[in-house]
Amino acid sequence: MKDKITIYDIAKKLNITAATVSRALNNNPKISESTRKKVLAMADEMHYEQNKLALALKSGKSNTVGVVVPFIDRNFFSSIIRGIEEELYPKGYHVIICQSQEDEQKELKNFNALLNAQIDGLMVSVSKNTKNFDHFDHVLKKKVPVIFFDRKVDMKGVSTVTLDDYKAGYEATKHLIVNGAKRIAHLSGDWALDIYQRRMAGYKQALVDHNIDCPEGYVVKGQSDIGAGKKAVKKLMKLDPLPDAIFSASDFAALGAIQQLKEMGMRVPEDVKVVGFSNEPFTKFMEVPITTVDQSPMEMGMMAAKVFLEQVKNTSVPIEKNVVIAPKLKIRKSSL
Amino acid sequence: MKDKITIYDIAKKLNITAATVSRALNNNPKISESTRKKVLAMADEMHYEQNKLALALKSGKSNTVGVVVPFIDRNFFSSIIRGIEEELYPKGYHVIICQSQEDEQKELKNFNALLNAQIDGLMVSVSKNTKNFDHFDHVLKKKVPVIFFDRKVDMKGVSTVTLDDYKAGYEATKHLIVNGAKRIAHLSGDWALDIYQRRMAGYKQALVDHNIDCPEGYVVKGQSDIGAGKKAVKKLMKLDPLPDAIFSASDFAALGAIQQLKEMGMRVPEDVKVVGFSNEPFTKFMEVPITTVDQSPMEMGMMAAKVFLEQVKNTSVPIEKNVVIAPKLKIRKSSL
DNA sequence: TTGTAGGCGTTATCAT
DNA sequence: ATGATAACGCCTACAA
Repeated sequence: MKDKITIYDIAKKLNITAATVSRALNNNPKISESTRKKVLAMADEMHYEQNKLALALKSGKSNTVGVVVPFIDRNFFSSIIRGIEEELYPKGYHVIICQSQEDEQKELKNFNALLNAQIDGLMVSVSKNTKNFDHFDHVLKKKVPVIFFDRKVDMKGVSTVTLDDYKAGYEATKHLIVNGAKRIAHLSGDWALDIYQRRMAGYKQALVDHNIDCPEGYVVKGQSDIGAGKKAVKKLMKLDPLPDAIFSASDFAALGAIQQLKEMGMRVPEDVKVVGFSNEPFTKFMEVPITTVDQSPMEMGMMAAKVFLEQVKNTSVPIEKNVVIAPKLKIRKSSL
Repeated sequence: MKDKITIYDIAKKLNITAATVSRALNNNPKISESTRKKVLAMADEMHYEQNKLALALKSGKSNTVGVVVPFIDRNFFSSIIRGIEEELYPKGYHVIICQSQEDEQKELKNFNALLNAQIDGLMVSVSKNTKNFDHFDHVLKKKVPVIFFDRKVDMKGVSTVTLDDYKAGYEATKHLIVNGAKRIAHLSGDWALDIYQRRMAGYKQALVDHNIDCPEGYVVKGQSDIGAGKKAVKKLMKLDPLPDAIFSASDFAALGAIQQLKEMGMRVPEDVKVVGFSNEPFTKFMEVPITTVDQSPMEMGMMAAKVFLEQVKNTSVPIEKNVVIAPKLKIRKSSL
């Protein structure tokens, strides 16, 4: 038994030509019902399966999209990928996953490899260490649609699906104010990423709008991990006046902050209220569940996929669409 | 500016033939150094990039592997995928991700779509609802190497990378015994998956080896989620004698169990010790961190990738390799 | 060392 | 309605 059956094999058996077989298989109207049936039956019998590679070469469409994320095993990104996959799979697209590992060079190599693989579209959440953006232009020059999700780069002709981080920062901060916080500190992330800048901007505006000031030292910049959260709290707890609330731009930093507060004998939320960011699975499971901002990552992925599908449908007019997803504040005990 | 440069374009510019260009680009020895240099320079100038699709069609190798998991956004699976990707990417392979969503039909469709895409290998963690395994034979008949990770199906000619679940169950239970537990209950998972059967077998053997008996009702079968853990504890706490320890085959069920115990006024670990399974990120972050079994998912993914690479290297002799990864007990407060 | 020609599996454009 | 042929981009005998 041959393991690769082609339309030629079918044609030979039926004493017809490959072109006819192709037509029968593709429901081309210009073919008689009888031969169509014969072809279909024979294809079935011989277990014929179409070689998409040949189709792709012929048509110039690979039905494959590339997705580049910093790391695939971060809940936020894997949820986005799930959304992309579930939206695109029914349309016949495959998803190739690459990791930039927050490295500009790896991101660049990923792009080139994906271009060589003839992807029909590229979805990216930009590495935070990427300073040079030539590789993005490069992709666009090849007429491959690019869609940014979450982390974007400002460029023409590129669609984006992002969270309204400003609003998220504003709402989180406002929530703390409404619940009685008077002195709200902020743990920010890497300013190379505009998401952190916007979260902070929202935070600051909420303070202004409610006539609360932001003393020197109340904004602490750091990594988005537990250690950074601990370190930040150590700094904050030397200030005068002491903060009575913390809005952290990351759940992990929020967790570190809570651990450090506990270690220093402060209670959450009684002494210090805390709000995190991302709705990481663990936030829900703590004894004091952490209030956090849900980014609807799966929906973000689905939106990115939908924007891509529109893009390839309207190939005539290269549209640029910017979808902004509303943050959802998950109110839990840590801020009440 | 043309967006698709082929070796013909380069050849035309240089007044040579495409074959020569191809040779120059592929470091074929049968070519003069001078033309090689000219070709390389021109390829660079014209921003030539190889079309891997054409190469794949010609060579019959797509340099792509398919990975099918139940859900990509589960930490265990996304970590495995990370391992696979990081091992395979440097070797020039791409990874196409598909989700079976624990559905046999979706799994089958995934397989067919991947075969059509001409993958060079298939890595699968079988859906738990898959009863019919014809689609696996189908892949093998096409001479596409199949590698199972974590969840496997018994069949000839297929390599596997799995955890030693028996040992994991044994070690977890023994750990509880050594720490003073006398009456150890077990929360098992879906017995359609042999991993749960083996974890239970390890549990039972550990009890036997230490002369501890397992009263009626001490093994509770359920889903691997929080709700199932709660339900199980409600049942267990009606038994006489009451268990003083629980080994759960899932972290989520362990969490549910702990929540329910707390609700019923029992303390963990003072009244009931608990061990979970999977080393989910949240287990480490609880106020009472949960002892659990680490499955080294990233290493599992890397091993699967390595086995695949060996497989394609030794295409002459179809080898069947079974790698078993040792579980790592992460001892934390919940069991001490 | 280089050119010629054929083929990988499809589909599309001509004819017939 | 069907057949013949070319083309997608690349590689590789074989010939020169």
